[in-house]
This record gives sequence, C-alpha cells and structure tokens, in this order.
Amino acid sequence: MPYTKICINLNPFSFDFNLLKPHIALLSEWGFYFMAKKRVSIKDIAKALGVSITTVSFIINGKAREQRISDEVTQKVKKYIKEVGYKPSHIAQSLRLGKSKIIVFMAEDISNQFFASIARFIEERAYKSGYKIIYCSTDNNFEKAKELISTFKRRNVDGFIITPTPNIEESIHDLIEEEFPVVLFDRWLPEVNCSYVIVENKESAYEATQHLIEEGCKNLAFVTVESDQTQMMDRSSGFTEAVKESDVNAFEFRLKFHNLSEVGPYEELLDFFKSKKEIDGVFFATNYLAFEGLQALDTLQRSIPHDVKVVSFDDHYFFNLYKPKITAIEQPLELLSEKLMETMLSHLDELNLGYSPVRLVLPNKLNKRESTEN
Amino acid sequence: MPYTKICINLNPFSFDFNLLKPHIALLSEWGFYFMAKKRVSIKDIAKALGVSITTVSFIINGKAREQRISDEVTQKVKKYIKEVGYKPSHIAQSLRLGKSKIIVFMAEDISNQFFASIARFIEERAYKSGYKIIYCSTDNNFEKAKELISTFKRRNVDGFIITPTPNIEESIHDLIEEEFPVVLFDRWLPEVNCSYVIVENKESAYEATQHLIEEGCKNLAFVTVESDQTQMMDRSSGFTEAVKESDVNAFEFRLKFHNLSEVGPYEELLDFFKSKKEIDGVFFATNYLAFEGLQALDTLQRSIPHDVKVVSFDDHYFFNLYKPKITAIEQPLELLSEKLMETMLSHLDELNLGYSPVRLVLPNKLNKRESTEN
DNA sequence: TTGAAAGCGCTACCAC
DNA sequence: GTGGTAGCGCTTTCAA
Repeated sequence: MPYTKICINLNPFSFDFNLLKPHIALLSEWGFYFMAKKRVSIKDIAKALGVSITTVSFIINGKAREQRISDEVTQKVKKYIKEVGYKPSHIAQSLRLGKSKIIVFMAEDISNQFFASIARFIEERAYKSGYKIIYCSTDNNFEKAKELISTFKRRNVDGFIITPTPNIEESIHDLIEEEFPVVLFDRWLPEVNCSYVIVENKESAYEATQHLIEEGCKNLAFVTVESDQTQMMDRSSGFTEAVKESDVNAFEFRLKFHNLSEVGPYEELLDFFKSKKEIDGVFFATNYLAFEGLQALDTLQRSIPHDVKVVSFDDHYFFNLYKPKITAIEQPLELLSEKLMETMLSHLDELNLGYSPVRLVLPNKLNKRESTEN
Repeated sequence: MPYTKICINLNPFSFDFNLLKPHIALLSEWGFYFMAKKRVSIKDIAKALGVSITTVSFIINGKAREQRISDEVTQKVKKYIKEVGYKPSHIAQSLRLGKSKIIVFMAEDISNQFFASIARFIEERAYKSGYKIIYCSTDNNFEKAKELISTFKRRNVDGFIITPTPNIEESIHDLIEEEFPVVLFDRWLPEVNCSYVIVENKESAYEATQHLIEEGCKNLAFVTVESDQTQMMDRSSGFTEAVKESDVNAFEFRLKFHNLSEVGPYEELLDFFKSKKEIDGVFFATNYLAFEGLQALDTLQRSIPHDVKVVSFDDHYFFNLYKPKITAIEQPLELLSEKLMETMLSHLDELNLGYSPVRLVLPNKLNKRESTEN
C-alpha cells in the first residue's frame, strides 16, 4: 500500500461558532434546543402548550380543519413547532404506519456510470414524492442480492427497484407474494410476473449491425460477455438476425464475465483481434467492452474507421471525445429513470388493489459518428 | 421528448412459480409464511412456543448464556426462528434504541465518477460493519443540503459523511452540537471543528506544475472553477507557488461554476485558448475541466504534447485511453473511502466520549503519461 | 431461569 | 373541538 495517513488529531479547535449567530442567541427556545441532547417530541409539545397529544398530531398532519380544531389552538401549536424546530420522527411513523417512505435501488454496480446516472435521476424524482432512496450494489451476485433483500425487508422499505442477478427469480417472486412493489430494470425475468422497464435491446442491436453492413463491412464481430441475461441475449439475437439477412461473415466473441472492478478483458480481446485479421466491423455489446476493445485495436494499429468500423451499445460521454468519435447506441437514461419511478409510485399507490405488472420497453437512439464513416 | 412508452400492461402472466419449489411445499410453516400478509413478530414466536417475549429477545440477541436461559428453550426458539424465517424489525429496534444503523453519504453528485467510486467502497465497508448507506446529491447547493440534513435527522441516521457545500458551516456545526458523528471529505471547513479526510491538494498541484516546468513549459495556464472551497484554493495555491519559484509566465483561468449536468464549459475554454496562443502547458484543476479542455485544444489543432503539454487533477480511466495518454494526479480512492469509514466508525463507537475530530490528509500520486513527454 | 411491563414517538379510533 | 389511549415491535429493568 503506497499510501499512509500522515496526520491525525490535530490540535483542538478553538473557534467559537456561536459568535457567528448572535441573532440566535436572542431566542431562548433555540438556545435551549441546541443545548438539549434529547430531541423534542410530540409529547413535549403537548405538555408545554397544555394541549393533548392528539391535538398536536392532528395539526401536524394537516387534519386540523377536518377535526375542527380551533384556529387559535392550531396557530399556537404551529408557532411553537416552528420555534423549537420540531420534526416528527420518521422512525416512529414507520413503526406506527408500517411504511418507511424508503425505496431501495439495487444496482449491479453503483460506481458504473450507467447505474450511477440512473441512480441520480431516480433519487431526484423520489425526493420530489417524499421518498428517499437507499442503494446498494449486487455485483450481479445472487447470494449478495438475496442477503440485501432480506435486510431491507427488515427496514420496512416500501419498494424495490432491482437489476436482477442470475438465479434471483425465487426471491423476486417471494417479494411480490409478500406484496412488496418491485420494478426490475436493465433486464427482466421471463419466469417471474413482475413489472420492468427496459430498452429495445434487440431492435437497437439489429439497427447497429445493419448500419455496419450498410457502411460496407463484410466480416463482422459481435463482442459480448458470457451471460444468459435477457439484455445480452436480446442484443445478440439482434446482431444475429441482421447478419442472417445479408451476405456477410460474422463472429461472436463471448468473454467470460469479468467483475467490473477487476482488470479488464483487454488481453483476451487483443488475442481475438490478432487471430481474426479479416474483421472489418465490430459491435461491442457494452461500452465497457468497447473501451477495452478500442485499446486492443489501437495496440494492433488497426485504424478506425478505415481498417475496421466500430459501434457500441451504451453511449458514453467519452465516445464523443475519443478520436475518432465512436458510434453508439444511447439508452434514454432520464426517461428510463422517470418511468421506473412512475411505475414504482403507481404500485405504491395501488398497494391494496393487488399487483398488476407494468412492462415498458423504451426505444434507444443510434448516434452515428466517425467510427462508422467511410 | 423523442421517446415514448410503447408497451404497457401486457397480458397477465400465468406461470406458477410454486412449481419450481416443491421442496418448500413440504414445509407447512413456510407455506404459512408465504401466505401470511403480516410478518411474524417476536410476540408471535413467544405465543407459538409458550415462552415469554423477553426470553425470545434474549436468545435473539445472543444473551441466552448471560441470562442463563436453558439450552432446551434456546434450541427450541432458535429452531423455530429459523423455520419461520424470522428477522427482527430494524424499525422497531431503531425506535427503541435510538439508533438506525444507517449512515448517510451526501455527495456533491452521485453520478460523478469520483463520488460514485467512493460511494461504492464506502458501501462495501459499511455493510461489513452492519451499517447501511443512504445517499444523496447536494448539487453543491446549500439549501438542498440543509433540507436533506433535516430529513435525515428525522430518520435517526447514525452519522453523516458529507462533501460540504458553500455556506453549510452552521448546519454542520449544529449537527456536531447535537452529537451526530460527522466526517467531511473532498474539502473541509476551516471554521468548523469537524473531522475530515482529504487529499494533499496543494502539494500535488505543486508537483504537477513543477513537472510541467521541468518538461520545458514557459507559459502555463491553470484552468479552474470559480470557487472558494478549500480543495480548489489549495490546488490554486500549489500552482501559484510552483510558478513563483521559477521563471515562467502563468495565467489562471477561472470558469464560473457549471452544474455538472449542464452543458460543459467547452466554449469558454475555446475562447481562452484562442486568445492565449503562447500557452504551452495547461494544468486542469479537475478531470471534468480537462475533458472539455482537451476537446477545445483538439478543435484548435494544438498538438499534445508537442504544442502544449497537459496535466489534470483527478485521474480517470479515460486519461489512459486518450491519445495521447494524459498525465494526471490520482487520488487514493480506496484508501480515502476506507479512512472515511474508519473515522466514522470510530466516532460511532465513541459517541458518549465526546467528539474529538480526526483530520486526515492523504497523499496522491502523479501518473506521468504521454501528454507531458517531450 | 423466566416473565411482566415500561416505554421509544407516533397515529387514529373512540369517547366526551 | 378536544383528549385518552391502544398499539406498532422491540429491549431491558426488575421482580419472581
């Protein structure tokens, strides 16, 4: 380990922050609040104001009118609440109501740009609706996912947004059976009757392959990972279909699944391209593979797009920066996230009406760039 | 909006998942569990087994020995718990114990690679210690951060890991006053006595600038954003110091802060480089600026490293992929995350011992690549 | 060795 | 109009 901590526990700090807020010193309640270790509860409020807990609770929850509580009391309570900065405890509310206003977002790997971006949109949307997001990474590992689902159940999370791992069918099925709202994304599970939001993998793969063919490629390679998950299968069959319809040679190169944090499959790709010198068009099934593949092609001094044309699934900021700019299929991240949350929220609303799955398939966009030009 | 949903609510699904698990059908308790809408509670267990709630609780919490509960009862209870798959409710535990085992990770933008990577490491480390992570993005916006802090307090989160926004001093100070463990990262607040884990911004900026000078640059530019946050100030002063010590010209170009999701500052950089044709060495204060700047330099056909040498803060996967490979300062992400959690966990442990801030400053690594070669 | 019961903070039913 | 109170699921003290 090349790094070491170099500095701990510096001298105690002597700046008195209170100097900065003299206006607060004027408010005795605030002063008290800052000193108190204990947070003020609804009971404290009731006692301080000489009203009942019930009354306070109704006012807090906007039911003052409905319960015909006098304006006088309502105002008094509201004013006091503001003064002491009281906020109801979500924990207690959760326990009481059986809901936590928390949605869990289980991504394959939250540090991956694709998932991180979706996480960001989801989060935004969730906050607007009063929900919080808890996230985690499954590493596409079934055991880990199962474990995570179990602990989240204990937290009364209200819903699950999941990129399903292999073999997770039973866990998902159980969740639905137990009436948890579940929405899958990125891929889905043919064997489970569950909502999902995915993209047109097959159609876009078909379109991208066609594009390569139209640009004159005669020897195509489809580079993918060893996986029987729907999104990969669909991309593969889109490629295959386009190839079948025309008069070109095709190779499918499947790398065994690499954990994203491990060293990339650069070497394998290098060998592959070295052994197939005739290849003049490559379709990468994910941007991750493309990045590694581009390096390999660069090492082999295959010029893009002259010697070989390149297209990749999952557009990325960097494809636009690369020289040449790389043609890629862009997933509608924002729309996808929005639909995910929309679906989740509708399930949350209709909890007692039973579970009627929503299945959405969104179209992508092929961004044609220099890497497939003639 | 170019995208529309194309397919909703497909036909109901008819696959009977139970066919897949005949082994479960044999266990009547499981069957019951799956049917039940209500989760089994400690009370149910006590009733079913004819023992008291207390006894069950002690056994669950590994205090059977301590409380001298008979082996017979202990085994019986444990067996039953396993059978019904009982897991204590975290919500109820939180309410009772005043702790939630949740740490909140407030990043500037969780979809940014830097924060997403740290999030990933943090998460891993947290799970190992029985903590969950809740995350959010502040957008470097004080109002949003304040709002978030307030809602997280209501959730009894146990600790806060925060990239401080401008003007957040008072909120952080209040958190500490209220005895919440807080650890800052990426930058710190000189006015608040708070733990933090940051990197050697000034030292590394100095080193990078020196490197440019050593490679023969005579007209340096430091490209940064308008910000008075510590990490940016430090990077700037590292640059300035190195420049002062030698006989070179220097320009500092400050862009006004762009929200990361907005359109980049490409245009501004283009104008800058156009107006300063003499520049032969550029130091970008963040990788985000570098990406935009590289495009601008490319547009202007300034050849790297021949016409202009380039170095950037925050190493990135793509710097290694770019042609030429870009020299960059690498932050020790994994170590940083580890130290963050270590600090947080130690605060969590020593909650009642008062708050003694830990300040860590970690060294970076300058990865010299083609963009600064001669 | 085991159990009764208080209480964490809140909601909402029911009574006055 | 307002208040009393049960109970969400759990931990832990005290009593037996």
